[in-house]
Amino acid sequence: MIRRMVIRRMNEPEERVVGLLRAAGERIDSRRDFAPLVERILESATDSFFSVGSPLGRVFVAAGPEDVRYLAPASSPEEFVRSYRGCFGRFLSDASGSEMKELAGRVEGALAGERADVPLDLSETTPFQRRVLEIVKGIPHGEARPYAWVAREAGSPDASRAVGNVMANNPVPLLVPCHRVVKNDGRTGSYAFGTGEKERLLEQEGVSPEELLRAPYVGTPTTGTVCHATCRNARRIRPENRRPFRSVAQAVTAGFRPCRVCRPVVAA
DNA sequence: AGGGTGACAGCGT
DNA sequence: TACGCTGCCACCC
Repeated sequence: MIRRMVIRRMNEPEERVVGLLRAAGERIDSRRDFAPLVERILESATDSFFSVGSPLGRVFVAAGPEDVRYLAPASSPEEFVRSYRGCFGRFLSDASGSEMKELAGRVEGALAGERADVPLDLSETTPFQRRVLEIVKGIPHGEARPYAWVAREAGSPDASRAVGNVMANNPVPLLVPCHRVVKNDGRTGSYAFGTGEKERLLEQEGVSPEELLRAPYVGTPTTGTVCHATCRNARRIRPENRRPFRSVAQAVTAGFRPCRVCRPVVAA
């Protein structure tokens, strides 16, 4: 209880934390009592980590007992622990081959493209970030959606750029597949690990960046709908019925209406 | 036509 | 506060 509180507030001014600890019944007479107390609390609050193979190569994963909090490539466990501490201000202990085995298995499965659901702890993110990350988590393997689409789905239709910022700080890349979020004009956009990696990841999932650029949207006269090119419905359109578009607006002008499954954004 | 560029609105942090 | 994994439009070939 106290431990949680200290962890949550460890970036706040010391006086404030001291006040809270006193209120919680801890005895702190002088400044000298404070640091060791916090240290003790933090030492006992170690999250653990393990590493697994992934499309980005070997990655490390930091997790609590039940859920994943952070995923990143690193050249060594030490480097990973350092970066975790930089982000979360918390210690990490090695958990390879221990009680994290079950969670590790699920992570490995998910990274291999299975539909395995990995519980995530996003409690240290803002509400907006959380909404965005949840939306992005739902973009299926082999599909891509624009930043503007994510923004609208998250309830902030004009926040595409802010969505980019959330992606840039995604604590769990691959698990929240931010590589599937692309620009509205079909270009792939940036990626924390380089645009090359982003395109490689997409290609591995069967999304061709070239094709996406050529026709980010596809309509079909059969149903009169326009889809994101990677929408599961769009992929079934027979070649002779496929009408490529560079924007939803063009498709709408041509008489197509947005697909109800992939819900392309009609420009305002 | 459609591809490229640059300015800037707009958002959350 | 200024900044950024964007979007849109104007303008140019």
